[in-house]
Amino acid sequence: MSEREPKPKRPPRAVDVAAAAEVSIATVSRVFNSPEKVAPPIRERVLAAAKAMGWMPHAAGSALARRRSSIVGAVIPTLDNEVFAAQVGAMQTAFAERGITLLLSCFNYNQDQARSDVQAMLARGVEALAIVGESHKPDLFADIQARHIPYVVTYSHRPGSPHPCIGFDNRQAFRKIARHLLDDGHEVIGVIIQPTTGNDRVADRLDGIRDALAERGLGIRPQHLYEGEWSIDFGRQSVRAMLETAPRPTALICGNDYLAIGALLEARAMGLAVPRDLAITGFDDIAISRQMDPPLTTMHIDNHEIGRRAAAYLLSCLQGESPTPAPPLVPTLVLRGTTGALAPARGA
Amino acid sequence: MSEREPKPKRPPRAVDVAAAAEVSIATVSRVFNSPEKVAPPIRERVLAAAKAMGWMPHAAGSALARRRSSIVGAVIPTLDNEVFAAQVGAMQTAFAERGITLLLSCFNYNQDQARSDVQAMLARGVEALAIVGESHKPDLFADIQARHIPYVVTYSHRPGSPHPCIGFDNRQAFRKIARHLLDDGHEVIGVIIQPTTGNDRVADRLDGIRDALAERGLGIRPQHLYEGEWSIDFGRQSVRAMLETAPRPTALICGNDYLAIGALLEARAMGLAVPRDLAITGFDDIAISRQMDPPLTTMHIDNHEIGRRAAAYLLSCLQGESPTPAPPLVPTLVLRGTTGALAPARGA
DNA sequence: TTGTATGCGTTATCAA
DNA sequence: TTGATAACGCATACAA
Repeated sequence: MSEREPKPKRPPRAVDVAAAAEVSIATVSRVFNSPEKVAPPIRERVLAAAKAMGWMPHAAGSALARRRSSIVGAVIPTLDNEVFAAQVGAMQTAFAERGITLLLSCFNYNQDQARSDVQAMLARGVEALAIVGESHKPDLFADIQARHIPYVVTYSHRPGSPHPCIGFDNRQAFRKIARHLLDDGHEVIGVIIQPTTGNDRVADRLDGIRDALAERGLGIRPQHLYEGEWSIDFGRQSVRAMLETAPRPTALICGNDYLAIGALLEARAMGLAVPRDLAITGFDDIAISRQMDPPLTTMHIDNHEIGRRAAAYLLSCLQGESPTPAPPLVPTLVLRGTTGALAPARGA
Repeated sequence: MSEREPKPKRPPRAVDVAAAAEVSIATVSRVFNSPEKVAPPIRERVLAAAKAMGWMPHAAGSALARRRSSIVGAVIPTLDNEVFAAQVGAMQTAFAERGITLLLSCFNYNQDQARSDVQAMLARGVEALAIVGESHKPDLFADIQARHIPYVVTYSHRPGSPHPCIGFDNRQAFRKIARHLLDDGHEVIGVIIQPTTGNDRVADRLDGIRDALAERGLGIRPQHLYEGEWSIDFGRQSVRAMLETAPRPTALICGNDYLAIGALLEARAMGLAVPRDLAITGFDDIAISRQMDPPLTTMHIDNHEIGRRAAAYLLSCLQGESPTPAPPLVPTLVLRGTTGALAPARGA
């Protein structure tokens, strides 16, 4: 068979470009990695040859020789929650600006899945890892640390955490929400929240609520605590069931905006006036929340900022620096229409 | 210096595992790639050694030798739209089941960005590519085809497209919406839609509306066409401005649900009864749409299904098959509360 | 069934 | 400033 087919099926390699430009393969490599080290005329020749044959450095070979993959991984629960989608989007953008590509994995709130996702990413040679939350199997973090690659936990920032975190203090945030409601005069407060098992962020939120209530000698009555999937529907069901209990709560703290929106919609459908008959709070401030009627009182989290900060932190680590992870973000309470001072007790 | 440090900083390689298990490196490789070809006792020994030192095949080396990266790329406009987030999430899951990892890139509706995203992915050696829409720079597809890797265009399915598509016919879908409104008795129909320039999907949608109107000898009046970013706010502004024109539209077709939700909220805020004073339609059927008051009439697209199908198609190609891309999906018109037959003309 | 040896495409070291 | 060449970590044809 002929040595040189006119149409080589296989993609061109650096040697081909080198031959075409009549230079050595080393020069080709230099043109793409440290162009200042090669004389301009030669540089142009190589560039032209490369463009003509559509060549670009092959990542696998490059990664092998350079011992750097230029890939980082993001491990999140799901893209179906706007909150994580925003984080990932921001990270991707920030990394892309630095020539780093993002590997994505969704573990669907399954700890085993998260573990194997991380392993798969490590095998792919990710240079850094961002992972949502810190309630994972201990092996997961051990695996990461064994590889000596930088990582960050996002969307959470527990005081005293052994991990670098880019997030906020979930417990404190919910303490603040609960205190606000208490200051508004509420004493019977219901809670609709995501499953706490295996989810540190959510467990912290519930603890924060309990903290604030305890400060006033109050607690969450069992019949006022609903725990389940974060969905509008679960918010609806829960509020309907809860309002049949006695005493009826006058305020409702929801674990996120989806739950709160469900609660709000159902409460209104039941003919209740919000916030007069029932005050409602959410968490995250997703896009639709301010559009509700009345607009949802919630806590605003800047998830794009979390993504950007996580990327900046990891990027800094990759440059050999040892950045101290920034202090926690402080979510801001956005008081809108679903809360307000409780009217003085009627009757009595 | 000593040959065997107790704490080797650098991660273990196949040779290390081979030494520990007292086999050759080839056997180690076989255990992980074609386990049936190695005797069970030896297999166990190798597995144990690998687990003990936390070894797993290094992707770059593997990719180089195997000439396969086991990476595919997804190129989408943005994760901030639930529609694309769902597609990516579903693809990621489907690929993960087959040991393939997903590289993600968001081009933010910028054609140049899309082009360079694709190039970056090709350089990374992606084995396949999924990309949203087909109105990209021609070079983009040329680059992909030059690499001879399989690809699909998602979220769009133009008849006669030169590309394999997993999506639906945008033009036909909007024709159907418009016809429905016409059948309901509307004759003055407004449109709020995303920017059409550089976006085939949106341009098709507008054409579909025009088709249906033309069939009845009607058209879109210039003062009834608002084109801008897909946001709730743009929906609000547009409807407010449009309702000051004469004749006032009795129905509004929106390019997606975000725009429609904005229109609905603003119309109600202005004291209009929906659908009596103004009928409104959306597109995509995002999660919140059915929760609106009244619930939004829209077209349902199963974006998880699009993601799954795209993954299945690419997976099939990677196995050497030549699947015919499935026929277009057919979006279903979901009639909810924001449309209804127009009351017979008052007065006259 | 297992081992040996070569190739994969690039980068980096060193010498010219 | 440029070129020759040895890694980089793994998979696979081929030999045993």
